Amino acid sequence: MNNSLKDLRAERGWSQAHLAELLDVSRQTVISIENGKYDPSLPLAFRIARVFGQPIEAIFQEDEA
Amino acid sequence: MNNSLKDLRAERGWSQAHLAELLDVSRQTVISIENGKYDPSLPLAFRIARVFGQPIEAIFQEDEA
DNA sequence: TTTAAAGGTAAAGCACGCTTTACAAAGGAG
DNA sequence: CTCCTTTGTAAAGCGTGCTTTACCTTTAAA
Repeated sequence: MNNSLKDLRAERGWSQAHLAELLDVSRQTVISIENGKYDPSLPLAFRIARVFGQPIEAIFQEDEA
Repeated sequence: MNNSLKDLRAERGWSQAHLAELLDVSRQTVISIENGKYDPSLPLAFRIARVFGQPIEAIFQEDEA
């Protein structure tokens, strides 16, 4: 799974720490998701979508075959 | 997280075993998600959405406050 | 030059997502 | 009644999602 978290966050001028607060997760979690270490849980994906005002499918993309 | 998996599956007349095959997961996984034992991973949520031809947000709903 | 903010890595620990195997109960078909 | 399908539970095992703490590097401001 790819995601555009880093871009969306940059567009808004938010730090990783600030985004982590908005999402109610640790800064480590934001770093790990942005850098593709793992995918968020579904509930967290919903919070991310809400924070950025976009559908989940607009932020996360399945790896192409 | 609530989901309408059971209804969507019933509408199509599929067994849990058949849906599990379509999603490439075990039958146990389908049962557990339908019965709310846990939420699917994000990649699996994408496959579920694709199988039913609906956006993730149409199938899964965050618990209301 | 010192300080602070921002991004990153590492490692240990816990809970959850998913697997496999096995067993059980209910309903319909023969 | 017997057989098969469907749904469900239980339990053990593995990898991942997320946490906390600690430390490092780069950049910019005082």
